[in-house]
Amino acid sequence: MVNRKMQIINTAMYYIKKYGYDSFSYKDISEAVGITKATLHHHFPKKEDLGIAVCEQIEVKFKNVKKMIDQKDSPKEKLIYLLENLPSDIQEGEICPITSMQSEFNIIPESMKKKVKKLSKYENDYLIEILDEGLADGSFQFKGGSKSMAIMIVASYKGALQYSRVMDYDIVKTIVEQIYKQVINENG
Amino acid sequence: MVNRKMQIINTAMYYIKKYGYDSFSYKDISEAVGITKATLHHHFPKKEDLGIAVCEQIEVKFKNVKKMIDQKDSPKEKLIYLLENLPSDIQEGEICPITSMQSEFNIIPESMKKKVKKLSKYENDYLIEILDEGLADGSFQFKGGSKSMAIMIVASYKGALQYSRVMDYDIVKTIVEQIYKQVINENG
DNA sequence: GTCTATACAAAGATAGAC
DNA sequence: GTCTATCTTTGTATAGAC
Repeated sequence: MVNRKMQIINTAMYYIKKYGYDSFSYKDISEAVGITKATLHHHFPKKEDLGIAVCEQIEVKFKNVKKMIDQKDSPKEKLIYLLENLPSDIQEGEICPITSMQSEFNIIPESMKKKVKKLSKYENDYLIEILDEGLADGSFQFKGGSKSMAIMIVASYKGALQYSRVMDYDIVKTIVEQIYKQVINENG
Repeated sequence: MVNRKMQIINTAMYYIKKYGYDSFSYKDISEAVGITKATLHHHFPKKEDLGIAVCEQIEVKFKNVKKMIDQKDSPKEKLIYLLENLPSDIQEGEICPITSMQSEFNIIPESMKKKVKKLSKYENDYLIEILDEGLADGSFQFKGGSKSMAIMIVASYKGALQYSRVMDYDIVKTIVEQIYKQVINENG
């Protein structure tokens, strides 16, 4: 038991990706971790506290991905790395945790709404940066502005993760390839 | 009280779009409709029955939209009509009911999963048809196949509805315009 | 079709001991 | 930090009367 708090957060993250914030219970988490509900309440008095901790963990992970990307040389490499690491640890049958909380936006507590808003803007703004960079050096080419294209990429990518749960073929792969086709300048 | 069953289904539809299947209760519905929980159980013995009825209602609505679209002459008109009526009655703060149930895919009953799968394929397949038609007559032009483009359009559109709950500007409008730019052949 | 009453389980949360 | 025990509220569901 190196870090129980982290263990709990990671378990909650898994449940949010797989079932959603409203659909997991302290019983679920406590059983998965191997402690009682009371102990769980000791670490995170209210479910809202655990929800916020998960949001903060997403932010940490995103910043780590960003750090890696900033080291890449070309916008093209950055875009590819982002699309392959946005899903960080999204497994079969799971969706992006941010998407999950967006879906539940009307039922999560106000404190979590703020976090979800912030995270949603983060990832979108960062993609705009990358797209602008690629337009500037000629490696990207697409119709519409970077702002529109960024939101289309993020929305379609997250949407694909959701669709992939119900469709039979690999939609995420299809979407990623389609994104590259829309954005990367083959003559650049 | 013309048709109580319909009234209940419509109320449940609203709750699914706004809060999700797992997050509304029979108490919510009964109070909104103005009957007791017991009466609600008389009409729909189990929550699952109500969920299935909502799915079937979505199918009816989709088929009505399809009927209208089939009367349109050009693929361009069809696409525009679809993108403006897919949201049928999705109000501020709501998301597509199919998207909502996709998000909750791991917690809805098996019978509902089947319906959600069917509905997801329906709308996607229909969009592929329209895109193919537009490619054939030259009014559409885009990179990648109709299958890839269709899933990108649907995923980005549904994703935009979700994002619009947390972003400050009108993302849906932005996405729709971006879709037209990606698909419609300006020289066609 | 609608009601009151009730059963039963699950959820979030707390008190207090070790 | 973890436990047992307990509380309160909510959610789904049923029985039986009108």
